[in-house]
Amino acid sequence: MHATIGLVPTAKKGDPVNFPSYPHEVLAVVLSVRDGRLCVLLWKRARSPYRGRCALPGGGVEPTERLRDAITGHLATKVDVRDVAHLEQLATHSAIDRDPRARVLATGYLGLVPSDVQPKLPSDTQWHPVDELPRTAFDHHYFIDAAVARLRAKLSYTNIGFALAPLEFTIAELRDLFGAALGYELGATNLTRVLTRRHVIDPTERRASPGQSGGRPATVYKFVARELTVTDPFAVLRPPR
Amino acid sequence: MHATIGLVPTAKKGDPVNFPSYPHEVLAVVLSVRDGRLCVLLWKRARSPYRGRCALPGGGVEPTERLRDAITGHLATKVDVRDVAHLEQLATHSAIDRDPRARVLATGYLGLVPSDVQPKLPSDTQWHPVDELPRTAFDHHYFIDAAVARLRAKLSYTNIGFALAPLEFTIAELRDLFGAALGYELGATNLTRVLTRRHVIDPTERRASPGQSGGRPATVYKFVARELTVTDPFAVLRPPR
DNA sequence: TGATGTTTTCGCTTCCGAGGCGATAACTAG
DNA sequence: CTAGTTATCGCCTCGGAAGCGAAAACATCA
Repeated sequence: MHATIGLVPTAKKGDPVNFPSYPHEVLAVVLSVRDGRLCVLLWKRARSPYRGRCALPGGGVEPTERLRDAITGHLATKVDVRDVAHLEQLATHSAIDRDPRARVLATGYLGLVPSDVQPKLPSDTQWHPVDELPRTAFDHHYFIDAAVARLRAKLSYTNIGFALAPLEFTIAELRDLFGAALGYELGATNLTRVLTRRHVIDPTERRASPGQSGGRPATVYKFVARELTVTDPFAVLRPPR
Repeated sequence: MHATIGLVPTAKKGDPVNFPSYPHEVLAVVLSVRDGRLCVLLWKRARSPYRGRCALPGGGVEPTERLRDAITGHLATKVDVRDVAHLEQLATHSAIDRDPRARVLATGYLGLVPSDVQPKLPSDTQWHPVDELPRTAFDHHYFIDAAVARLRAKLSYTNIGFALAPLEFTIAELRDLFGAALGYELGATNLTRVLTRRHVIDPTERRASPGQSGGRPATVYKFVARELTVTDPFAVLRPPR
């Protein structure tokens, strides 16, 4: 069932070399807004178990790899790694029978792809809207739920939106993006003020060309930073200023 | 160095039974307020590597255990498990050389002990204030930093304080508790209103007996729930009501 | 019994960010 | 030049957080 290292005579009890070993896999919940909907990247299993069900991309961990390197490598077989603008660890699941073939520990990651990049996908891989998920294999839906919740929470107190948006965008585009990611519409006026006051986004000199029906051209904005930063040290019980 | 299962002829490539295996350990950052200071439970290593340095309690994972069960079991050798009022997973670290003896993956947990329970500690184990930490073994300080940050963040948007406080307490006691955990003083008046408006704490009928120098007897409060609940769905970009 | 000191608790106020609405700006198409 | 469309800004309200001082509720001591 599970692998165990043979006892080395010189090794002492409590030494990690005596700990039981387990196959470890990494899984990625890659999220992106496609056609105005928040989607997750899934591939269809061709073999048992869970044949025909959709699963998260991922795989094993090589001896020379850290978990983050491992998931980056596995993702490369599904999408161009440079398309992934943000990657963070979610949690590690360890249910005994989460994989019927063996006891496998699984560490999940959240990956985000900007809405303007169009990764070339293998034929077995597709974007699936998170509000119309097919039945998934194994315990993968837990990872997906956690990823969506994490993204939605962080949208309101970090600059994580940079990883969903193009390099440059208008407020209208950003509002649609946030609306899709959050799952509800939000007013345009407030979004600008909140994000600019916090120095999450900045206006540029450029103006967008008006749409087909005319109208005032919109200011083009950009995110100030493209690494994750926390903008607000939380709501209450703040330290004194 | 690391363990690998022998290839089973019938196993197919990509099957988890072919994934490399690694020893896996669980570690607990047990936090509690002792003498008005936020402390972490550490034990002093008697053997190399990192002999004499302080380390987090933890150990290997048995084949029949989930990670949570494993850390619960290991904690039992240090403190009474029933003293731990809250336990949640932090993150999994995977640096190749985080343990010089072998490649070990480590999953950290945050544990909280109420300030009024006095666990019997083994002779090698002690509470250490987090603002006066000794040098720790391995990468354990990363886990400690993450645990303290997690606790401090959740104090302001969840009811996680229930796991630090006695079953019943006065506002003054709670203020000292929160102050120690957060690392800065806070006014007494606001704490009450915020936590009662959110139905995190409730007043009881009982009154505390005044101290030696007299004074109005304080109302005794209690936490409404003793499981983790999120009280505020974050600061901004809230869904419409 | 009354005066004094101590601690808690409540009401009042200020402050600031979130959020909404309408007016105005800035363009296109005819 | 006019009508239509979209973006942006100013002004307002709302609600939670936080601070201060007065009042309440006890103790101790003369």
